[in-house]
Amino acid sequence: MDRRQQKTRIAIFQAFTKLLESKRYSNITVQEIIDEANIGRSTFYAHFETKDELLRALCSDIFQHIFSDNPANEGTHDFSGADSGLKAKLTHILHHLYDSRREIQSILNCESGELFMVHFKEYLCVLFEKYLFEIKSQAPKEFILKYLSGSFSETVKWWLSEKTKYQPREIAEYFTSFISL
Amino acid sequence: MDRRQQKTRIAIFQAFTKLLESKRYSNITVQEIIDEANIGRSTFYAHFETKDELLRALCSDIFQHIFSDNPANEGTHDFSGADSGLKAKLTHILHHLYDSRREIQSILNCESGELFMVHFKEYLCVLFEKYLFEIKSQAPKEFILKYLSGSFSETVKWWLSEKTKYQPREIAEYFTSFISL
DNA sequence: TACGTTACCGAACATATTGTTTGATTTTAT
DNA sequence: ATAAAATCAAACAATATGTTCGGTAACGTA
Repeated sequence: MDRRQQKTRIAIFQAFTKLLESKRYSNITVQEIIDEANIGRSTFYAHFETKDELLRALCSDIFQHIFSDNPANEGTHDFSGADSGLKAKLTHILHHLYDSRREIQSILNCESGELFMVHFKEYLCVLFEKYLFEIKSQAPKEFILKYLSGSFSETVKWWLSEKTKYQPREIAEYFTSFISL
Repeated sequence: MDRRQQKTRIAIFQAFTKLLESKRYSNITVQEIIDEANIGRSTFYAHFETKDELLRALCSDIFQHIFSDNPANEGTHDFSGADSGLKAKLTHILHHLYDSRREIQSILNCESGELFMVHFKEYLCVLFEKYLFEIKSQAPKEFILKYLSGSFSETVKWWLSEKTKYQPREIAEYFTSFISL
């Protein structure tokens, strides 16, 4: 990838996240992003077709980081100990979320949060499917996945909004205690 | 309330829901709503400041119906039997949702669904708070409320998207079996 | 029925934002 | 050094928004 493209892309992301800290997503115009990023109008549209696509790209970047289970990086936050596979994995993810909380909080603050949540739940469904065997329930598989992704994403959103008064480990504890593993 | 206002308001709602059946929320313009409702431009803005406010009003109408626990109407769908208070209440709500599924499905189909869900979860939090004593958990109250509203709203959304292959009673069963009442 | 009030109409308007195009200019990769 | 490609600035059409206005029709009330 061309250096210029990288620089532009990063400039746009930074401008966008900076604006998100002080304005609602829907009130941010493409023009403002352009001005803040200090790039030409046509350059923006060469990178992203719409503001929505920009948001989607930003979310994707975040999630690829959070859900990446690169074994080399696993050690950083892994306090799995004697926990079940799911519980350890969730703790790991919560730590990643904690690290990116500033950025995520500003996204979650307004309508953009909904798109974030949609993506989040999608990734969670994929994740939970791998650990379905740990779940004891008569309900249809899809029901269980929606149930888990819905409850986890929603509690995480609350957790981050609370200035993270709780530790990642605590949240994982509360969550898994609900589903009798 | 003036008869004309009622008629206009209903006309707008009908036009809006009709449009939602064939178009995404964000692609619907105020002009289209005006044309479909067959009213003047200024009339629309006399009723709603924005398209978003219209959506909010529509959702409010729906929820006031679904969550109304007018004792006189309780009988219609109440198969409570020996169930816990919460389970009976949820079953009741699921029946109401089932009755309005057409309208709700078209709202849930696109971005408008997110606003619907936000409202839905708010109502659910208020509801669950009344039944907290039935929940056994060490987690903070707010955690529990977010957990329950998140999982219930998300499973309901899935349920309605599945052309409601399951009965309200079944969904309530699956849901309450998760939280050991 | 007559009255004053209110809602509606519809057309025009200013405004803002979007997304595209152009051709010149700079930077990059090799 | 050179060809490719990314950026820039400026202008552009197209679209949607929200407001204003005087005139008309419907309403509630006495």
